[in-house]
Amino acid sequence: VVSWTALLTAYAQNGHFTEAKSLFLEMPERNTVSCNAMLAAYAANGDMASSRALFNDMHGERDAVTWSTMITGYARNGDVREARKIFDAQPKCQCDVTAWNAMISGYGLCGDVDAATSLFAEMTTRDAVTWNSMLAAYAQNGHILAAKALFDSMPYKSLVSWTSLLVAYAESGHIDEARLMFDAMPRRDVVARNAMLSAYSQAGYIADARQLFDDMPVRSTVTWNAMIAGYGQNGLGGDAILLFQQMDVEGIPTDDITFVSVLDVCGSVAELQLGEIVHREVEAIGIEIGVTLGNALVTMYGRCGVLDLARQLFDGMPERD
RNA sequence: GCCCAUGUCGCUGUCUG
Repeated sequence: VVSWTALLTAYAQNGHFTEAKSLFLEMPERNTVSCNAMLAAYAANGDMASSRALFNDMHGERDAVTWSTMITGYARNGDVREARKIFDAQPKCQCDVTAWNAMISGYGLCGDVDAATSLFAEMTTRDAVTWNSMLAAYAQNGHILAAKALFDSMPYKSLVSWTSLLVAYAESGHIDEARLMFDAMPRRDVVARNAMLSAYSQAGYIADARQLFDDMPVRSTVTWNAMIAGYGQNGLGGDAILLFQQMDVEGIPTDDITFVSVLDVCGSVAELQLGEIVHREVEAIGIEIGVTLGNALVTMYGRCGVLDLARQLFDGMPERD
C-alpha cells in the first residue's frame, strides 16, 4: 500500500490526475493514507464532488489528515463556507493545529481577514505555521500595518515570515521597506532572493534585479522566470528573449510559467517568429497545453495579428476559462 | 520500539487592464 500511495501522490502532484485515479481504483488494498492522498488529488483537479463522496465513504477511517485535507480542498476551490462546515464537523477532541492553520489560510485566501483574525484569537495552541498563516492573511490582503505589527510580536520568525512581509511591502509599492527587510533577514534562501528580485523589477529597478540574479549562489526555475518576466514588464523584450535562450543552453528546466512569460513578451513586441518557435518547442517537449498555456498562445497570436491561428487554437482547447 | 506513503504558511506568469 505504501508504494502504491507514493506513486499515486507522484502522479497527482505532476498533474497526471487520470493515472492517479486509475491507480487508486486498481490498488489491491486501500487505507486511510491512500484515501487521503486521493482526496487531495481530487481537490487538486477541482473535483470536490468526488472528494466529498470519498470522504463520506471513509466514515470510521478518518484521521486528522483527512479533515485538514478536506478543509484545504474546499478553500482552494473557492468554497470557504463548506471548508468551515468541515472544520466545525470535526470531532471536538481532535485539536489538530494543522486543521486550524488550514482554516486560517482558507479565510486569508478568500479575503476574509476578520474571520481569520477571530479564529487566530480563539486558538490556544499556536505553532510557527499558525503565525505565518495569520501574517500571510494580513499581508496578502493589503493589511500591511497589521502584518507588520503581527510580525513584530511573533515569538519566532522564520524565513517564511520575513519573505511574506517583504513581498507585502513590494506589492504595495514600498520597495525601500522591502529592501530593508531583505537586508535585515538573518539568512536568505532562494525563495527570499527570488522575492527580492521580483520586488526590484516591479519597482523598475531592473539593474538591481539583474545584479541580484547574477549574484545568486543558487537559482531555481522561478528565478529565471522572474527575471524573464521582469525584463518583459520593463520593456526589455530582447533581454527577456536572450535569457530564455540561455535557459535552454544551460539546460535549466522550464515550466508553464516560463513559456507564458516568454509568449507574453513575444506578443507585446509582436515577435511572431519567436512566438512560433516557442510554440513548436512547447509541442516538442510534450507539455500538455492546458488553459494557462493555451491562453498565452491565443493572446500571443492575437497580438501578432494572426487571428486565424489564434481562433484555431481557441477552438482546439480542451478546456477554456 | 523505530524507519518508508497522505494534510496547513513565503517567491515567478497569461486575459479582464
